[in-house]
Amino acid sequence: MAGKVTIADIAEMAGVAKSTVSRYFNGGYVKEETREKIRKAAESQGYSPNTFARLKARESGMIGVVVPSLNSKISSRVMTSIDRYMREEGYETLIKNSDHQIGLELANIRRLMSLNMDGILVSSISIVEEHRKLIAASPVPVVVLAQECPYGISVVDDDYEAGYAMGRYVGQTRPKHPAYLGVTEEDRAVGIVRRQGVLDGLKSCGVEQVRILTGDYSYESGQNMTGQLLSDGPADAVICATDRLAFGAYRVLQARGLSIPKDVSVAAFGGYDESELLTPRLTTIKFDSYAVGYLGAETLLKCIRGEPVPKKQVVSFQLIEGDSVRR
Amino acid sequence: MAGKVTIADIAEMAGVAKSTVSRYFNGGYVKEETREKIRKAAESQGYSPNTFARLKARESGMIGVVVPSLNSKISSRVMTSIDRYMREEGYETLIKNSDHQIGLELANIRRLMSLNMDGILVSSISIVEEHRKLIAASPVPVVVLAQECPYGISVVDDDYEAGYAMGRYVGQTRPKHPAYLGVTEEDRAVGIVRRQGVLDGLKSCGVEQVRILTGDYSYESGQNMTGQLLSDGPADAVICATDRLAFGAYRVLQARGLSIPKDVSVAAFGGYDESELLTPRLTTIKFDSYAVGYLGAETLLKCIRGEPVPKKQVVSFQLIEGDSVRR
DNA sequence: CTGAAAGCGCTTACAG
DNA sequence: CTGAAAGCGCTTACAG
Repeated sequence: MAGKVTIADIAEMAGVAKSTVSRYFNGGYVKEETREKIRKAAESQGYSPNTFARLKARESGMIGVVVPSLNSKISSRVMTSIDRYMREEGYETLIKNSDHQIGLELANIRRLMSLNMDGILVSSISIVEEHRKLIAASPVPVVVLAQECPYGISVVDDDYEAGYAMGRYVGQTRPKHPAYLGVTEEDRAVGIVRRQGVLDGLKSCGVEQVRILTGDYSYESGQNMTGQLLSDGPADAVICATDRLAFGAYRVLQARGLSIPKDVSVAAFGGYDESELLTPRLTTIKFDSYAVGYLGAETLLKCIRGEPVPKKQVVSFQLIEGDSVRR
Repeated sequence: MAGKVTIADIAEMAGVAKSTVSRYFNGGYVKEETREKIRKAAESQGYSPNTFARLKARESGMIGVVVPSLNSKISSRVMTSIDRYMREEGYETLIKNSDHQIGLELANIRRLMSLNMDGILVSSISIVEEHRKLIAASPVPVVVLAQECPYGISVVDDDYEAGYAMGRYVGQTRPKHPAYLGVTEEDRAVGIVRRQGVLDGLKSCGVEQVRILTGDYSYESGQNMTGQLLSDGPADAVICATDRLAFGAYRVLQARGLSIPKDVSVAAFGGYDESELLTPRLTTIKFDSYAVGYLGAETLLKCIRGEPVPKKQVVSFQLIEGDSVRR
């Protein structure tokens, strides 16, 4: 820890004007000699310009990213992909976590705006009216990920079709006692759209009676819902809204001596690497989260440059066939 | 997107002075009536103060966090734990990723300093001379996580003892052809200290000939090293520097029809939730990464408040016995 | 309880 | 190639 050093201190030490020091740090014309004096002064003081004071600076070169969680596989992929893309394009990325709380998501967007980002990417928990105000009032472009946003630009997974595909896949095995382990409707994409896809897919195979449980996104929640399910009655097929929930289901089913898939089929959504290591390998829908991040980043940069972009982009998915669904 | 609205605009709209608006946003005295006028004006413009311009503001209420990766289990845990702790204490958290590049780590620290954070937490890839300069020149406290830092305050895992414990555990099974799948020495904690613990632990059981391979932290790297290992000669025990590497090893061993642990024992470090779902369950050291984050956060806050803190704190670990090591 | 004024650390035309 | 001066959007004593 050291006291704050300002541009004035460096200018004085180097015997030049503040404006010259400013130019030095911003790539303006400075004679080699002068440049060297400034470099020395700055180095000796460990000086680096206070970004906060660059009020007039046109662009910060920084992009803000808001994510719903710091420890989900999907968020990890989205963040990583955005971060890399931005770095290649010469932008820095700053991340803020909403911890699955819509209030924090909104606060994070506001904060990032006030931090003078050049653009903001929001992997959203749930789109609410307040988003419209924020986006409308934003001095910089905002691109929404994961949830459809009627007020703005969004990049989303194809939750309905993915759900439908999985619904059909499992439906074709004619389960007698199918169940769906889902999440709250607040998350429209997963809680409503994906679930509806699954139900419609099952229905298309004549499977209409489906028990539906709801929890959060955790491993524990997967275990709890599965325990609940089994104590409520028989089950021979469990479709989980995410792989993590399926991990919890595996744990409980296997602990009870039930065989997957002989006694109970299990399927999920996520396509985590770990899923293929399970025994039996998990049948899962792999969303292309890297593409979501990549496309979101690319789209945001286009907005910043004033280029035209689509209002909504839908990213595809892939059904990965494991051995966890009875055939 | 909208044009930038400033405090002057709001002041004019509300018919008050800028200073009054400033007070409104900073919890100073403002009459209820005036307060209401300002609220309306601000709301109608979607105004929020530009944090960047608060040059004099004593504290930003923000903590910067630098992590080596956005998609490792350990980083996820550390970030989550810091983020939650800070929120409870009334601080916001801003995250930057170094993507395993030491140059980026340093740049991130600098950036966070220039962004006027109240303190910085660095989960470090590798401590270099440049860190000393940065920490010495920093106007705010810096706490280092994951790597020991001779120049500053750090919170670390007990890599040596954990390595030793695992070395002994595997050593007691008297492997004939043990191997260690590790990472580069640049990462001192994992690449050197942990490995040395393992080797010493094995040695204490009389196991001295150990093949050592080195790669990066990815699943693919785990697969590659295992492939390499098998083509170089026989192996009957593989200790992996991380669980993810072990996942790669599982994949290759099982694909070749080798039985774990009958043909080859596998052990690792990480204690990921998924590890207990593998067949056989992975024997692994669980580091308390949540504690690392928590303690780091607590320590940083103490530094900010000027309270005394230990120079170095070591967090404990736990050996989780699975079924992947031959007994 | 509120306003006028100076100041925060930096940037940006504008001269020279 | 460099300096003096005004200005960025906000905060902070200081009056009143």
